[in-house]
Amino acid sequence: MSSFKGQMAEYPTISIDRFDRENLKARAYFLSHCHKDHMKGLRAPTLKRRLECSLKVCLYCSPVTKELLLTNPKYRFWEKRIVSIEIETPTQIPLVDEASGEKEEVVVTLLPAGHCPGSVMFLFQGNNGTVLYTGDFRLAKGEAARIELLHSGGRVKDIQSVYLDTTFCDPKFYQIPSREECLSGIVELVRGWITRSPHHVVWLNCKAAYGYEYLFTNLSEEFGVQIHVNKLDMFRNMPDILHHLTTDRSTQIHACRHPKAEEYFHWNKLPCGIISKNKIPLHTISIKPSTMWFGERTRRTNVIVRTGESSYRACFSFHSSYSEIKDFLSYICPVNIYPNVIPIGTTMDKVAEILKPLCRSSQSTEPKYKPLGKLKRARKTHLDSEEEDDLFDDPVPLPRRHKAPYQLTLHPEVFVMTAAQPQPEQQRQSTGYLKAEGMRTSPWANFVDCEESNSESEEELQTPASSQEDLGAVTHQQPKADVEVPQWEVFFQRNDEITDEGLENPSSSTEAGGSQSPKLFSDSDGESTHISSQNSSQSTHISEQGSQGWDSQSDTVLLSSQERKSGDITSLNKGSYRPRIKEHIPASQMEQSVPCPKETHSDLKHRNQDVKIVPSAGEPTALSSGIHIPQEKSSLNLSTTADSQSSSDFEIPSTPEAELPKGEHLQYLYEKLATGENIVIEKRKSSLLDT
DNA sequence: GCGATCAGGT
DNA sequence: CACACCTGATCGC
Repeated sequence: MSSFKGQMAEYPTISIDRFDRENLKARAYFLSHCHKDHMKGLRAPTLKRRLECSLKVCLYCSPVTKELLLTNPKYRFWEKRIVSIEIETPTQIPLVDEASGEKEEVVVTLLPAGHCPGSVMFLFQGNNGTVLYTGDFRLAKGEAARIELLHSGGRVKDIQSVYLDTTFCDPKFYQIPSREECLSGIVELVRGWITRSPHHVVWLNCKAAYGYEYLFTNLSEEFGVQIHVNKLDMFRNMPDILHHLTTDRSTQIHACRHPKAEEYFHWNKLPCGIISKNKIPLHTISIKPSTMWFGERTRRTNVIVRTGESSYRACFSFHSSYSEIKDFLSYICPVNIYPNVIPIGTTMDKVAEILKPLCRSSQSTEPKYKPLGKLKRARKTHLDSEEEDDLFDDPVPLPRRHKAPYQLTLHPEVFVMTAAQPQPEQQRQSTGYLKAEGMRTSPWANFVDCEESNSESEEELQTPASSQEDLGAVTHQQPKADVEVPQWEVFFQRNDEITDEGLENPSSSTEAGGSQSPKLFSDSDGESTHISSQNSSQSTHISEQGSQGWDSQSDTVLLSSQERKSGDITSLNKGSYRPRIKEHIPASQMEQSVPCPKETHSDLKHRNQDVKIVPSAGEPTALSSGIHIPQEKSSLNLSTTADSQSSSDFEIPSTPEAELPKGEHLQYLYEKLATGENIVIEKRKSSLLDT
């Protein structure tokens, strides 16, 4: 849940995702996505009144968010004041004080956030520096490197502050299986059930919120069956989603809801009320997407857990895991990080401790926003170049880690990823956040090495860090003993232990009752079991997990999609995705892009990138004319100060000679990249520099 | 009657 | 187990 108050230190005249209190005075509003906890005050009478008195104040969001928002009658009054901004299109926004006439401008760029349909991060560039508000996001490792507009001149932009989704910024969520893994686990579970007979149906026990659409679309695509939902009119203009949904209850996959759904389910009734088809009773299983639940597990990660005779939990996350957050931050390397979410049970200080090591160290360019001022880097030797090395060591931060993500661009599968349609960018949005990361290694396999390196550093921590963050901003200051200490052994087990398939004892744990659940097989140590669903061609791996208070009588089973055939990835990418990256960054450029942006030249100069200009506020008419970005043609070049490297920033032709790693080398890279380890560096140097 | 807040639920 | 809601009770306007 967002705890963000709405304003950023650098640009206090704009409000994001909060519309109450201080935010009532904002010169412009931004909405990152359509979840209620980011819409506080958005329909309050006070704001409505202000809107009526103002000629210029507008709400900016993605086209999909606009669509979803306006589908709700409660927000209709915004209609003439919502300006949708195309994804990845730098757009100039006028910030006018209507009383004084004072005017400022800021350029905003919407970057896909991968959280739910329409969700975006906002990158702001203006006189007070470049800042990134992530909203809620889920980006896989390495994805930041593929976001063109986070770059400039072949390297990551100089970002002053990041306002970060810290929902799972906790080592207990160190690793969350990728979207693809979670999805394929669900796909196989569903397949094993609905192929039994037309009367076998699945109920996806989803919460009332946007974000499950990619699950629906992929299941629908996979089985050629539409998903039953209560409502779908909000998707009327998003065919890529709409076509996979139905309000016809006679389908085998349901995601409908009802206040008494759980009770219904107990009586074998679906939330939509049906219990049979053609007089024949239905056999139903429920699958409940969960994240926190898995975060609480004490054993290694798994994708599907059986919690009852006919009930399953499926790992599913809208938010980046701890390691994904770390990867993201270490790539963009901001000076300041402000957490947007302080989960209960934790405190600002705790989150701050975790984030601190991920801030850029160094001389700040904006002391004003750096509560801690300059920091000395007293480097502990024991921290040496393990995990966080480059984050601490270099006086001039030179996060060589950054190379790792770039390296990803050499990964063959990256090319496969995301291709969205240019057109209905609603779809692009809605499905575009599903991207294949391309890592084939099983999550745990990647960490074997690490077990050693981290073994000792279990709990220590808490260097008496000066806790003084003004706004909760965290600035890098001292080599924080990483609070991050993941408990490796808890999350990962040795490869062999897990992948081995041969030793299951077919102890049929068949369940009684009319519902035939997949058969279970426990393996010897009782720690790990295998499940094989009748029709599933693919052997799915499972492991047992302590039943922590779940249906005691039921088997607790975990499935983890062990192998994802490349086909899986492909299927994920059905739909229309837009290539996230058109060309690769030549090795030569990678070289220079590697170093953490020094505060040399600011990004204030927007190079030659096109910047759209939003008609200076005050033309609501134009805005409401149906053209979202009326100023369309007027794409101007802000960069009067454009420097040389400009326009071609992202049009660098691919480097054919940038050879793709193969064989063992590739395997090596997979493992290292997947862990975010820096080992890659050396490799990279040798392999890339010599090109 | 509405909104804000809180408790309780999934 | 606060992921993102929903319902219902209470209180103030």
